[in-house]
Amino acid sequence: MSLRYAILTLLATEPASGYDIVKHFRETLGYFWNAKHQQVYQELKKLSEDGNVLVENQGQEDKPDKKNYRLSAAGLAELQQWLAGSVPPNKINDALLVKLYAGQFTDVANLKAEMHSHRQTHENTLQALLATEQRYRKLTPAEQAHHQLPYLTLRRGILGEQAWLAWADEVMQVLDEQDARS
Amino acid sequence: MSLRYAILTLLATEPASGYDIVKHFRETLGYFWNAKHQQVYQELKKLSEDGNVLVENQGQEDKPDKKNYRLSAAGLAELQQWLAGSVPPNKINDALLVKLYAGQFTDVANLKAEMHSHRQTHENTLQALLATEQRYRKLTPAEQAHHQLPYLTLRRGILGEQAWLAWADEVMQVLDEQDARS
DNA sequence: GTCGGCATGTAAGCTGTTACATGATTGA
DNA sequence: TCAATCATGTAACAGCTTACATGCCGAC
Repeated sequence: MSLRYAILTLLATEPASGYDIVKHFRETLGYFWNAKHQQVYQELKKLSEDGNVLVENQGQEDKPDKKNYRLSAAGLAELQQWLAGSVPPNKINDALLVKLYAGQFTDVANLKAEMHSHRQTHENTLQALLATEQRYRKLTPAEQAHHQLPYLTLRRGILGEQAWLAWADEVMQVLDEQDARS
Repeated sequence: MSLRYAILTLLATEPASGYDIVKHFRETLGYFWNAKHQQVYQELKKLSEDGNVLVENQGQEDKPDKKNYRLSAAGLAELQQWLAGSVPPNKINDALLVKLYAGQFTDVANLKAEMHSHRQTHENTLQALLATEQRYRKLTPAEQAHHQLPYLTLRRGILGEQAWLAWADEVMQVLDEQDARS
């Protein structure tokens, strides 16, 4: 149900098309929100029907037409109402941990390969987040102050990825030992 | 789709009822897997129809009857096949971060209260995980070796919660400053 | 006498994924 | 020529949540 509010939040900052929103999720906010385009388009349709966003068709040269969505007063009100309430703690379902937990029923080489591949992904994510942090640090104090809350969410991404990688080190060490023993 | 394999994994260690499995998720594995009883009962029904688990009705004195499920050979084979493949990296959708990101549209007191409440939850989780870790450390080396992989998943929970709390400290500091300025 | 634990389920609805569908432009 | 980017959508299905339903036992 929060996809709705994630979209309203983005539109509160600036108008955007469904495509833009998906891109945002994929490229810059992926460390805390993800959604496929099909879901975003559906949600925008609903938001539009409910009067929370306003649409404007934009013809473009050399590119497909796009629909530009922006927040309505009602939309901002709904966002603020959601913000006033509390959100439940996140539900965690981590298939990789299920796999490790069941590790005795497969071979160590398989677990190592899987950890290696996941580590690569997390390493890439961390590097991207650190690069974003560097760009933030080069802003003027006034600009930094303006983006302070989004920056805090970025910090969550960074600390989270670093913790993941530190854990992966522990795991790889244990798996290497198990490998050596056999 | 991994709920199926989370259940098979639990049943690979020892037979259990749907109720037992839900309890496991709630009490000991909640830091990496969660499911409601309705979902677990449905999945057990499917697993049973597919021949991956075997059921035995157990009448009990002073307690409701229970169905005892255990893994079949086919069930173990399916689990092992799943383990042989790779699992996709986790999708993250964190409503709390959406809220922080949109923090400029609400007041700081609200954000502080929300952070405080979430911190409490994470603090409790961490304490429970650390207690479990202490119990693990008191086992004999042989016992420790036997539970080494599940222990690694526990470490993930601990490192993850510690990172969350360290992040919360950063956030609270910023929010306090913002509060003082206003 | 009311609440929590034990123990199982059905049904409706919402959320999210996968598959299918179209079509132009640009770069390797 | 093949893939990627831009840009939007429908339809079917799988996964998960919420509501409803039952009933006994023990503790406070």
